[in-house]
Amino acid sequence: MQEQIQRYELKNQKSFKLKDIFECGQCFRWNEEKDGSYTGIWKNNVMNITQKGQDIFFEGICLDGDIKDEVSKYFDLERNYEEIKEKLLKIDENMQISVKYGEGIRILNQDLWETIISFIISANNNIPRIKGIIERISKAYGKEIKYKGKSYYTFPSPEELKDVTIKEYRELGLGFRDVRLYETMKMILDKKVDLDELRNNPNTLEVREKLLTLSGVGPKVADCILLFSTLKRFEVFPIDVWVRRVMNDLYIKEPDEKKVNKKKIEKLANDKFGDLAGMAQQYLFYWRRE
DNA sequence: GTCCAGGGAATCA
DNA sequence: TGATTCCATGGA
Repeated sequence: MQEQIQRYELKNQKSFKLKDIFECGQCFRWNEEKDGSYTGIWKNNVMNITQKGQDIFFEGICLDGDIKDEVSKYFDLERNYEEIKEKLLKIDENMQISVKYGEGIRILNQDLWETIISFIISANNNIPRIKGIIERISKAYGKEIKYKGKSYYTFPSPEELKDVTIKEYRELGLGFRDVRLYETMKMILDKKVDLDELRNNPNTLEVREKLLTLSGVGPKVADCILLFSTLKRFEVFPIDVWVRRVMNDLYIKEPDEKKVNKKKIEKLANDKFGDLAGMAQQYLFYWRRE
């Protein structure tokens, strides 16, 4: 593949910090370089990004189109995060602390299929290992893109995973998630769950119900897919061990956090954060986990 | 050796 | 519905 490097500069960009965006737990394919820049891949784009204050410099291979358009879509540049943060800050002191901590967070527009598979892999797993598994799957079944002499690999499409066996997944270190990946790939290829239909359905509850029929997709994974993919539903509130912990510490204060009822957390989140629950969740998660 | 990780599915009351 | 248990794997 012939290298065709594109460049793009974004000046005076507010609510944008590479570290906050890439390390708040929403994505798994970005890595920090020694110089503090980040390199990663999405769709058929490989990118290295450097930030100096509010100026951001993008450089890489964009096989999906013009770098400005691709960056604008992926980094959700059309959305006013200042306005979102203003609303959250008014809620309470906890929001002021956590929003301040993660002030540079933006929720990426990640490919729906990749997000589904990535968060199925995330079940009962840790972030370094999730990243490793996704890299190995991409290297084994994705397409190679070379950038500055190094090889990067796209996330494989459903078609590219069509003939991969459960055994091969197991050999890549997926553990018990191997069957779930295989079954979900089949359901999507067979259109038992039609991703285009999900993309066009504005009813969040209906989309959530459909996602829940996929193997390996439970309530938490479904909410992550709704929030972190191009579906972009900010009213959902993914509850994992960290979110349960932080919600209990801040609001519920049950001595044994394992006894905290999920429905109680959901209701509390909806009452407090409303249609910005997903954003609130992400600031809280990032703040509590670091 | 033990515990834990951005949980889900199967089982049982 | 709600609670328990098992599920691979690797790092602390």
